Amino acid sequence: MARGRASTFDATREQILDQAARLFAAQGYPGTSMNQVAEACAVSKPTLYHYVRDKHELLAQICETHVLELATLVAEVDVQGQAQGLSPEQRLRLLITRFMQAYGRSQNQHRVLTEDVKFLNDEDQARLKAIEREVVDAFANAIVAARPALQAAKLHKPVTMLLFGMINWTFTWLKPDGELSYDSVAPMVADLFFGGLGAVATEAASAPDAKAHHALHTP
Amino acid sequence: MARGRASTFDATREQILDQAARLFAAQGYPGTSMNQVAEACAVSKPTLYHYVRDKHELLAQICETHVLELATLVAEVDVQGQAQGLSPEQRLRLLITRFMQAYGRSQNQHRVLTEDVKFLNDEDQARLKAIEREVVDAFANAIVAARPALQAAKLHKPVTMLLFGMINWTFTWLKPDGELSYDSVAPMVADLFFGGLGAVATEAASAPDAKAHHALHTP
DNA sequence: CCTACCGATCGGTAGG
DNA sequence: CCTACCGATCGGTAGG
Repeated sequence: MARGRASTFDATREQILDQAARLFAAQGYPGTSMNQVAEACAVSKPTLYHYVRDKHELLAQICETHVLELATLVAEVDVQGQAQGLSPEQRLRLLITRFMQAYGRSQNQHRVLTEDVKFLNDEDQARLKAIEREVVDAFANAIVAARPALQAAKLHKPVTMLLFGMINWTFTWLKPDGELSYDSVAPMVADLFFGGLGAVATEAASAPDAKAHHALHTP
Repeated sequence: MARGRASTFDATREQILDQAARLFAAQGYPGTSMNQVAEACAVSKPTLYHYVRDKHELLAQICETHVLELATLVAEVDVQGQAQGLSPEQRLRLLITRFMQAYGRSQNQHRVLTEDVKFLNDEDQARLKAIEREVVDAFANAIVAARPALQAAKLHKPVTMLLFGMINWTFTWLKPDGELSYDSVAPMVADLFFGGLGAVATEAASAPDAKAHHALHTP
């Protein structure tokens, strides 16, 4: 009996988090009222507060769950890459595909993570940023493994962020019910990126101090 | 005298719009109060309302000014491209450079345009979206001019959005006072993009129906 | 005495 | 240009 209730509690809580993510993604965190969240879940506000401590917990839980899912993805690809003996390029392609699929599944959560994380308190923000940094580092390492010359030219970090730009920005133009799917865009991103790395690396090789040269604002 | 007041009025109004853009970018539109805007401008709230009709007008003005600046940029590059006889690739490179420079100058405004445009009313939103679409189309046309094969493969639109992903996402990791400048990243974006287009176009040529194949979610 | 909720309202603050 | 407010709604919680 107690277990039955507990499982109902957890399932209800997950539905609430999902509705909150949808509303936060559409209206922003400060633009969404707890009344709206309660209404979307078809419960009264006191009932809503039975499942979550306060509004901040909603945001923290949504962001944490999503960022942990991304970190898990990275770990899984690591394991799979070792087990199947994938090449660095194959590993990065798998990473890109898995991330795009995750974004497709969790579009709302992803938008909340990118746009509303600033409304968390400093402690939660620091904790999640640390996990995000691990994820970004994993991509950067995969890129360096595939194209070691980039690290030598100190181009691996900006190039990593350009890759994240391509895949993260998709939430503004790829719609779950649209003509193009996340699965179809993933290989385009990978092809564009790997094709482009050659050009960037070539430029870096011919002008190894390109970054230092460009780093200062033109006077 | 009246003219003297008018010019002061306009200058004060611009400072207010700039402060508002800074606050909206940092806290979001619903998360920013008119009291905060007034305080940041060192004026009372009634004084603030002497320069702007309401909160909504602040947002609309910030977004419209910025998107019109981007549209102007496109027009200027068109003129310059014709006058100097630039190749399609040179024109697109110039477009990328000019946009990155504009983002560097107007980071707050750009963040507001991308994250808070949803809080405008339907009419303003439709008007600005139409201008945005013109800008995106100009990029798409420049890309097609440089690589006609992409249009045949119906890849020019997603590829255009991937390019926008790279340059738009920079506002999350490029800081005006950071180690890397917008000017130094612009050629990296262009090199990565043009290098990658070859790979995407090659894939498209070897499998012309790749998009149709990928367009449906895997069953 | 517990849980799971309801209708009503709390103290503060929003935009204006 | 300020103090002083309004109708409403905010996030959160009272009693039953």
